[in-house]
Amino acid sequence: VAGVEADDVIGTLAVRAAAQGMDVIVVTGDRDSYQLVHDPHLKVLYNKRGVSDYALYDEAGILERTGVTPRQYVDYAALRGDKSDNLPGVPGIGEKTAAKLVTTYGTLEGIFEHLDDLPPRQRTNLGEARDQVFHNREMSVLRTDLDLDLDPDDLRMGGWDRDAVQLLFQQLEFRLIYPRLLEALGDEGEAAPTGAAFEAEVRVLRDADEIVKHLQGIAERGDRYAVEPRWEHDGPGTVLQGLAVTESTDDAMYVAVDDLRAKPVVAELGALLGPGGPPLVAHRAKELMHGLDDALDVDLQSLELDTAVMAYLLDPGERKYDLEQLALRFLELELTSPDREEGTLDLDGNAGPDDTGRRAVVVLRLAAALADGLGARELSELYENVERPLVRVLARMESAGIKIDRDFLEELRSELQDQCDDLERRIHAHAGEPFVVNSVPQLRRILFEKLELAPVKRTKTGPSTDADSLEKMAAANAHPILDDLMRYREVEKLRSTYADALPPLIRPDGRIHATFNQIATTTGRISSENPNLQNIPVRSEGGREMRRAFIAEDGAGLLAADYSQIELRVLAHLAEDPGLIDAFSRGADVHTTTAAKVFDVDEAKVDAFQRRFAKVVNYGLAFGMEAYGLGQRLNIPTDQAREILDSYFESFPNVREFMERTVTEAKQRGYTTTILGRRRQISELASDNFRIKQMGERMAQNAPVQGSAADIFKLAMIDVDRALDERDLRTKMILTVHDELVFEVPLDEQEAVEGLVREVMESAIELRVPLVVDLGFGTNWAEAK
DNA sequence: CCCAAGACGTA
DNA sequence: CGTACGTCTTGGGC
Repeated sequence: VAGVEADDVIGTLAVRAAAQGMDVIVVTGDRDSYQLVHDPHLKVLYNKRGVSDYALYDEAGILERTGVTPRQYVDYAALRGDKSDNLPGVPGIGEKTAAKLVTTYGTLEGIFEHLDDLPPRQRTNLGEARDQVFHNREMSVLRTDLDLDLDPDDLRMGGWDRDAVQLLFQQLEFRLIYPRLLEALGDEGEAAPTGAAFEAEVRVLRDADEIVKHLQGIAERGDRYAVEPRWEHDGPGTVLQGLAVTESTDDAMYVAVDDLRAKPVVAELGALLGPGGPPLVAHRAKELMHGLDDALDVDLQSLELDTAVMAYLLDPGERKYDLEQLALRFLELELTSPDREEGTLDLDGNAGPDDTGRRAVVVLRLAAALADGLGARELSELYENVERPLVRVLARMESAGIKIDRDFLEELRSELQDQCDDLERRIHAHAGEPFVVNSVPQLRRILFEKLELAPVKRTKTGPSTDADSLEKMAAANAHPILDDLMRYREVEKLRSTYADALPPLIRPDGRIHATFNQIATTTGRISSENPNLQNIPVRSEGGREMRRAFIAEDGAGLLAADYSQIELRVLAHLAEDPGLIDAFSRGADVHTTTAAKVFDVDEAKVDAFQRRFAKVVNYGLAFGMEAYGLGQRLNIPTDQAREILDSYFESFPNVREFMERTVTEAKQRGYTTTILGRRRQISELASDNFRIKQMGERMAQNAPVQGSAADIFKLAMIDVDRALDERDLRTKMILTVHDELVFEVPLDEQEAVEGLVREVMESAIELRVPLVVDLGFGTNWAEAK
C-alpha cells in the first residue's frame, strides 16, 4: 500500500481479523508486533534466529518474555531502545528496569510525572533522553486503523495459477523451485492462459514445383527468414527428417526430407542457402548445417542469426539455450503447451511438422528480440565478426574429424590393461585384502584406517586421496602402497578415459568426429565433447603416447600451430604493464624475465628451478592466487610465497592495478568484458558470502584474460579457414585446443600452409605485444607437438 | 537411470 | 585459499 509501512498493513489486517473472530498468527522477526497480542485470537510466532528457532507468544507469553503486557510494550520498548532500528535507549536502563518502570507507572507519561521518585542516576538520564524516548515510542507504534481496500476475507488462500507461476519462475530463472512447488501442492492449480496457446498455420508442401516456387519467392524477396530442422530423434547420430521454413510471424511451410531430395528442389535450396542468399535465421545452425550437408549435400553459407549463439552472447553463464526456454523468457510464449492438439507427436513422441513449423516461427520472432538485446549491449559486432562466421568453421572441423590409428590404440589398450591388472594386484597385496581401488571410500578405509596413514588434507566427506596428497604422503615415506597407487591412477585414467573410450567413437570413415561446443563456456572458449579432444594427455611421457593414435591420412601430415603464451601476452596488453610488454617485445622468455625480477638476479643466471617458480607465479598470481595457494603449489611456506608475490607485483605494478580495476568495474557493472566486448556476468560478486564473493573476484580477474585470448583465437580460426579456402588448399583444420590449432596437411602443401598459418595467426589482431606462433609437423599428433 | 562426489586429463 | 572445461568410476536413491 503506497505511502504506508508494511508493518502497519500487517497490524491493521491482523487486528481486524482477530476482531472478526479469526485465529491470527503473525509470523515475524519484528518485536514491535508484540504490541498486537492484546486480543485472545491474536498470537505472534516470533522467529528468533533463522527459521527453526522460534516461539509462539500469546498475551501471557509476552508478559513472561518481556515483563510487560502487549499494551505496555511500546512504552517499554521506547525506554529500552532498539539497536537494529537505530533507536538509542536510555543509558543505564535495560530491559529489566524498563519493565519495572512501565509496570509501576503505567505509561511514559506516568514515568515522567514521577521522575522525582526515581533514583538520581535514572532521573538525570531519563530527563536528558526525554525527547528520544517519546520519539522511540512514535516509531514503534504500529497503526491498526489504516483505511485499506481489502479485508482479511479477501486474503483467503485459493488455488494457484500454475502457468503464471511457471512463466514467472522461468523468467526469474528459479529452476528448482517450480518442480518442488508442484510436488508440495500437487497439480491442483487453476490452469490459466498465459499467452501460451500459441499457434501457427503450418502448410505441408509435397509437390516439387510448388516447393521450388516457394523457395524462389523467398530468394526474390530477399527478406530474413527462418529454417528449423526436424530430427528423427534426439542426440547424436540423428538424421534430418524435414525442414520448416517461414518468413512470417504466424505461418510456416514444411517439407519432408524425401521431398527435398528432388533435383530441382535441391538445386533451388542450394542456391537459396549459398553465398549471397537472403539472411537466414536458425536455432543451433551448426546442427542444421550438418543435417543439410549429410542429407542433401547442401552447404549453408547464408547464416545471419543463430538464436542459440545470440542468447549465449547475452549471457554465457546459462546452462542451456533451449528454444522452449528462450521463447518463454524473451517472448513469453509457451512453445510446448501440454494440451497441444493430438496427432502432432509421432509414435516416438517426437515433434511433427506442425511443431516444427511453430518452432520456425518462434525462431524468427526470437531472432528479432535477441538482435535488439545484442545491440543494446554492444555485442552485435562480436556476433557478426566472430561468433557467426565461427559456426560454419566449427561445422567443417566437426565434419572433417581426425583419423585414428585403430591398431595402435588397441595395442596401447591391452598394454594399459595389463599394467592396471598388475598394479591392482600389488596394491591389494600391500593392503592385505582385495578392494575396489577406484572407490575413494574403500581406499580411505585402507589408507587411513587399516594402514593408519596420516591424512594431508580433507575434502567435504573425509580425508583426500588425490594425487597431490598421495605424493606428499609418499614423500614422507609413509607406505610403499602409495607409489603403486599413484602409478595405478595414472594408468587407469589413460585406460578408462582414452584407450577404452575412444575406439567406440571411431566412425566408419576411420575418424573421430568430436562436437565443438560454441555455447558452453562462460569465458568464450570453445569446448569439445564426445570425446573431449582438448584433454588428450601430453605432459607425462606415458600419456603422450596416446597422441600417437591421432594420425594423418596417407600422404598427409599433422600440423600443430599454437600461440606462445597467449594469455600472458593478453595480460601484458590489457594491463599495459611496461615490464611484461618489454619482455615480450624483445622476444625474451617471459618466465625467465619474471624469475629474474622476482629473485633479483640476472636473466642469464636464472636457473631451471627459479624459472619453474616464475611460471607458476605468472599463471597463478595474475588470476587471484594468493600466498597460501602459491605456497601449496610450490611446496614452500606461505611466508616465503608471500615474499615472491610481493616482489612480483612490485616488478609488474600495472598488473595489480589492472586486476583491481577489473574487479571494481565488474562489481559496479555486474559483468566483465574482453578485448572484443564479450561480456560475462558474475553474480557471485554480489554475494554476502565472503568465500563466494572472493571466488567471484578471481573469476572477474581471469575472465577478461581468458576471454580475450579466446576472442583472438576465434578470429584466427576464422581467418585461417578463409585463407585456406581462398587459396583452394586441400588442408583441413581438424582440431582446436584453446591456443592450438591442428591441421591435416597434404605433404605437398606443407611449406605453403606452414607459412600461411603462422602469418595469419600472428596477425589475427594487433596488440601492444607481438603474437608468436609455434609450429610442429609430424605423421601423428605426438610428433607434431 | 540419474546424480553427486572425487579424481584427473587439458588450456 | 589460480579459472576454464569434460569424462570416468563409485555409490546411493528411485
